[in-house]
Amino acid sequence: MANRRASITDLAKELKLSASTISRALANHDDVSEATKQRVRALAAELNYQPNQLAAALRKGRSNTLGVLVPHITGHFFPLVVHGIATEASKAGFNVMIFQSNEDEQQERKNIDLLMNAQVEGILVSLANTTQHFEHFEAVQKQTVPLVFFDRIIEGMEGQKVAAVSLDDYQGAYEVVSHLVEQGCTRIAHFTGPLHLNIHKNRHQGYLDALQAHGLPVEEPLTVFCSMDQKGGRQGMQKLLRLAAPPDAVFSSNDLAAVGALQLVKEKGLRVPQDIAIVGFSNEKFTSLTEPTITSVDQRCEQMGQTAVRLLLKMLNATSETAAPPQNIVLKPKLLIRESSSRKPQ
Amino acid sequence: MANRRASITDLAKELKLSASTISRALANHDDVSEATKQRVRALAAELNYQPNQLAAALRKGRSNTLGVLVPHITGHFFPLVVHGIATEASKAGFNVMIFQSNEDEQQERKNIDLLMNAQVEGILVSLANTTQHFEHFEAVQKQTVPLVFFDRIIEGMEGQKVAAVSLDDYQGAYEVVSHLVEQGCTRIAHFTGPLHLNIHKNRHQGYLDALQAHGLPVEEPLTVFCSMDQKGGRQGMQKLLRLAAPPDAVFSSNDLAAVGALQLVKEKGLRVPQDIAIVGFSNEKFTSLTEPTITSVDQRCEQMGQTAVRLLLKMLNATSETAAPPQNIVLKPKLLIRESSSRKPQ
DNA sequence: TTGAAAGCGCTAACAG
DNA sequence: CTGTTAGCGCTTTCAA
Repeated sequence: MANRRASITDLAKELKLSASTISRALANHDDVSEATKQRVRALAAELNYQPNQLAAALRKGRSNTLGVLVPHITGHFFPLVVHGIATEASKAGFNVMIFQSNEDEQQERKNIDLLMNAQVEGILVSLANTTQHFEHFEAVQKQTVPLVFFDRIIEGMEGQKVAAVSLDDYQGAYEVVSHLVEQGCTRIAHFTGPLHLNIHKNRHQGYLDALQAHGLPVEEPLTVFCSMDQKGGRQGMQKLLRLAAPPDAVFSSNDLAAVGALQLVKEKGLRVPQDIAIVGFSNEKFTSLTEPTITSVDQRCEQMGQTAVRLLLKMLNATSETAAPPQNIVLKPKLLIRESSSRKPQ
Repeated sequence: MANRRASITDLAKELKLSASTISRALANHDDVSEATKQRVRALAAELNYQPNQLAAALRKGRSNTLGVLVPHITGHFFPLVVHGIATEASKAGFNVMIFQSNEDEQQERKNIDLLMNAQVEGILVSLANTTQHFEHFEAVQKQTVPLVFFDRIIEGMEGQKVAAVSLDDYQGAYEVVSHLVEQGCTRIAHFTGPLHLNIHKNRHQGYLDALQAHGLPVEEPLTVFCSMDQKGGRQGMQKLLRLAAPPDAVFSSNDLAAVGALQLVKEKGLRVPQDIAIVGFSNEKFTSLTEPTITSVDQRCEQMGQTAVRLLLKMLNATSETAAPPQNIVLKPKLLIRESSSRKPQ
């Protein structure tokens, strides 16, 4: 037999009190006698009373829920960020509702609508890589629902500033190149994906600037556009080895292409890092399991999620007076030096 | 200036219609004239009307939301399952709310309460590994909220059957051993974690039964209890190599320990798979990036999520008459044969 | 085809 | 300290 869930009204009838008193007792208001509170709590426990958050949210105009919209929950990066988000939101007493855009702008729009319908109090978004229009986000802001972008962010949303948390890809790339120079490398190549994606663009720029800063010439053939997976890495490496003057180091914009390059180099009978040093980006699990282990850059995934939530909560608590202009937080990456780039003894 | 969100009442006033008509028009009821519908839709679009799902849910008693409770959203397995869940739920028009128990029974209880408060229509759970008591789940069932366990399931909840989706670990292990026998291995060792966890227990049993089925003796020292990470795998391997009669194959209950074993074997100058074949479990990304690549068992992560949601929806649609006894779905694992166990040419 | 009225469960004035 | 009243926004009888 289906136990209908006990409501405040049920408790009220049972105890011959009013609904408001029950509500106050459960909320532990000062103006309810301790005796009454006891009775209410006892009965609530006995009937296994569960407050209906929907009703409370409707009444209070606060859903206690945050929305998350990511391209997908697969791979290395997003699960970790989502983990960071969920953990931090929980700490603050918020529920988390999750949607995936599947890298599709249409789904992104639809999911934003769903989140708004669900009356979430704030939204954390990482853009689909196909997104070109941003009206759906402007609509969110018009409704004064705080919005924080992370990782894949809008550079300038119709001139308006938006809150965002991202990684300093430029800095990460710069450090990689500096490290390689320190290890004695002088001809450093770079694997990159399409430069219209900000991650690749910024890493590429960091690469170029670091070369110049260290007085190394920038040679166009050393920047290789390849598909950023294992196979692409192999192909990129093949191209580099065929050059008249092959490089003595490769900095790949991700780890998968780095591992592809590593494999090819080894097959050709060359040594890593002595003949060619290799560095990846993202610090995926497997970088410490290959032979040699691969130097990479940690993206602070969980910290990014945590930071994004904190920023959102800050915006949520700000009144229109205390409201500061939208913050753009840039996290520092961490270079993890492993065997694939360690030419000199520590 | 904060645009208050447009409500049905607002539309009603504007169009000099009643709220009920607006509601019906937006729901595309037959008994509203096409002309009226047009007018309503036009204004709704103009004012960027967003239905308040909270209010609708409260009124209808249906939140359109599913709850997910996992130990955590990290590692290889759970993110993929969650991805499967989120994708399938979206297809069916459900929102997904996610919580993590962090492997802690207390948090699990608390999160179940939160999900119930949020009035989710069904819950998908994978148990925390510390969970010993199940009253919190019985409470859910009493409230007739459908509950589906996945991966980490309750074997028998106070005698009651519960709906569950899991992987046939026994079968996976059995296939691994059969494959190793086929490759000519005769002394097959096994790395396992604590046997009170069903994944390890079932894999271990599959290992034992397969040995017997192939007429191989079961030797106790060949079952090694070790911490199921890289370091544990190395230690386990060390122990095995010290045996008077070391094994010619190791089946590890996970991939990380397998990679540890692999590394140690290579360091000792032994060849994989010729001297010692190695097989893992889970089909983590890195198993195809090591040298040699590691044979492993795919756990059908996304399919598990998808299946769990479908089962839940089926339960949700069942009336008390059509209700069947709780289903226990067991997915078939898939053995992926790679270099670390391929002694014979294909 | 439309409207009036009631209520989902909760909370927050306001009153006593 | 407790009760009365009203209403969050929506849907659904019932009546016109």
